[in-house]
Amino acid sequence: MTTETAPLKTISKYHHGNLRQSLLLAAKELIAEHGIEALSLRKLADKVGVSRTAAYHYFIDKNDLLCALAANGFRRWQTSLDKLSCNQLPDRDKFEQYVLAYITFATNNPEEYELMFGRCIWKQSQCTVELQEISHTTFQHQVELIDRWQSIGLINGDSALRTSQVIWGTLHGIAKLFIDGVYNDVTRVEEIVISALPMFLAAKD
Amino acid sequence: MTTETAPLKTISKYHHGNLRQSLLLAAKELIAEHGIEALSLRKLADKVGVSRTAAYHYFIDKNDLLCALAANGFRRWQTSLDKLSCNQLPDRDKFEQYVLAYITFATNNPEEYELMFGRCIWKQSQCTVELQEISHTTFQHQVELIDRWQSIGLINGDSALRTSQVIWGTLHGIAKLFIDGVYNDVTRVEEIVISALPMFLAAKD
DNA sequence: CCTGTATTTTGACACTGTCAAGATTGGTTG
DNA sequence: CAACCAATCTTGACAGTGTCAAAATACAGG
Repeated sequence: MTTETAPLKTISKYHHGNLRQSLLLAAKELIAEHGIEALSLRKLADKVGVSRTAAYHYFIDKNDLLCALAANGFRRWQTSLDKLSCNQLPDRDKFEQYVLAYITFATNNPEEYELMFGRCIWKQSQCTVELQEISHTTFQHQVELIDRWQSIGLINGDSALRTSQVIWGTLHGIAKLFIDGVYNDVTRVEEIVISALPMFLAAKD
Repeated sequence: MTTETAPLKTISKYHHGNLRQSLLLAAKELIAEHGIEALSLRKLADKVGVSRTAAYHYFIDKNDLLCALAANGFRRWQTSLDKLSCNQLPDRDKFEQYVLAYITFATNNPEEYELMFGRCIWKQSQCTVELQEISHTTFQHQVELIDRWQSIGLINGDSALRTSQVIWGTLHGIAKLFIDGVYNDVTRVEEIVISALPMFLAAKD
C-alpha cells in the first residue's frame, strides 16, 4: 500500500537518489555536533538510512569522504573571501574585516576548520587532488590579498608569500588554541586577534 | 636454568618491576615513530612484553596514559625554558633564542608537541590534574618572560598576558602548520619564524 | 607454610574500517 | 513486452580497537 499512495518519489529501499550528497550533508551535521573523531561510517549510514558499506560506492575511503567535506569547506571559505575582495580598493578596514572573517569562520565551524587545516587529513599525506587544488588556489588568493595590502603600504614585511605565511600562522595558531580546547574561553578570541592586529600593520604616525 | 644463572634481576613473567615507567617510555618511542593515532594499547603491551590490559593497573584510561606523556613533555620543555631564563638579564638575543627554542622543540618532537597542545587531550576536556597544573605553571613562566622583555622596552603591546597569547599563538600556528603537514617543507620553518620576529619587536631607530 | 594483597592475565563485548560476494533496481536493447 | 546489463545497495565476514569482569600468579608478612 505504501507504493500505491505514494505521491511523489517514495522511499524505495534501493537507489536512494542522491546518496553522495546526502552522505556529505549528514556527515557535516554529525561532525559539527559530535566532532570529527566521533564520526563513524556506520553511524553515518544509520543517519542516512542506508547500509553500512553503501558509502563505499561513492568514496573509496573514509579519508576520501573527509577530503570531500574539507573541499566543501574550502569552497565556502573561498566565497567569503570573494565577498571581501570584490571591492577593488584595499584599505585598513578591509584588512581588519579579513582577519576577523578568518577567525569567525574558524570558531563558528570548528570541526570543519579542523578538517580543512588539521592533521587528520594532511598528516597522512593522502589528500585528494580535488582538495589539493582548491586549497592551493585558496592560499594563492590570500597571498594576492596580502600583496595588495603591502603595495599600499598598510602592511610591511618580506615578500608577500613570507608575510602571508606569518599572518596565516598567527591566525591559525590563535584559532587552533581555541578550537582544540587549550584555551577554553572562546569569547576572548576576538579580543586577542584585535590586539594582534597592530603587529601586522606598518608603523604609522 | 635461567633463574639459577641470573645475576641481577631476571625477567620474571609477572611483576615486571617498573611497568609504569616502561610503558611510558615505550609509548613515547612508538608515538615518535608512528604517530599518536597509530598507538594502540595492544601494540604497546606487545612492545613491553606484557598482556593487553596490564596498563590498566597504572592508568585508568588510554587518555590517562597520554596525559602522563604530555605532562612529561611539559616538564622537558620547562627545563629548556629554565636554561634560557637562568641569566637574569633579558635582552634581544634571549628573546630570539626563546622563539627559536620553541619552534625547535615543536618540530623536533612533533608528536610529543601534538600531545601537549593538540586536540586529542584538550578537546575532550578530560585532562589530568597533573597535566592541568604543569601546563598552567609552564604558561605562567612564559608570561613572566614576556613581561620582563616588555619591561625593558624590547616588546610592545597590551598586557603581558595578551602579548603572550598572541606570541604563543603565532609560534603555535606556524609550528602546527608544519607538524600537521599543511606545510610540507619543514626546513623552511626557521626562516618563517625569523621573518616573524620583527613583528613582535618594538619599533627601533 | 599459609594467607592476603598487589600485580598480571584471560575471556568477553561492543565498536570500528573495509573487503568480497550476493541481492535489488532501473534503463536499454532485441 | 521480455531479457539482459550495469549501476546501486546489502549481507557476511575479518582484523583491529578500548575496556570491563573475573581468574591466575607472585610477592611479603605472620
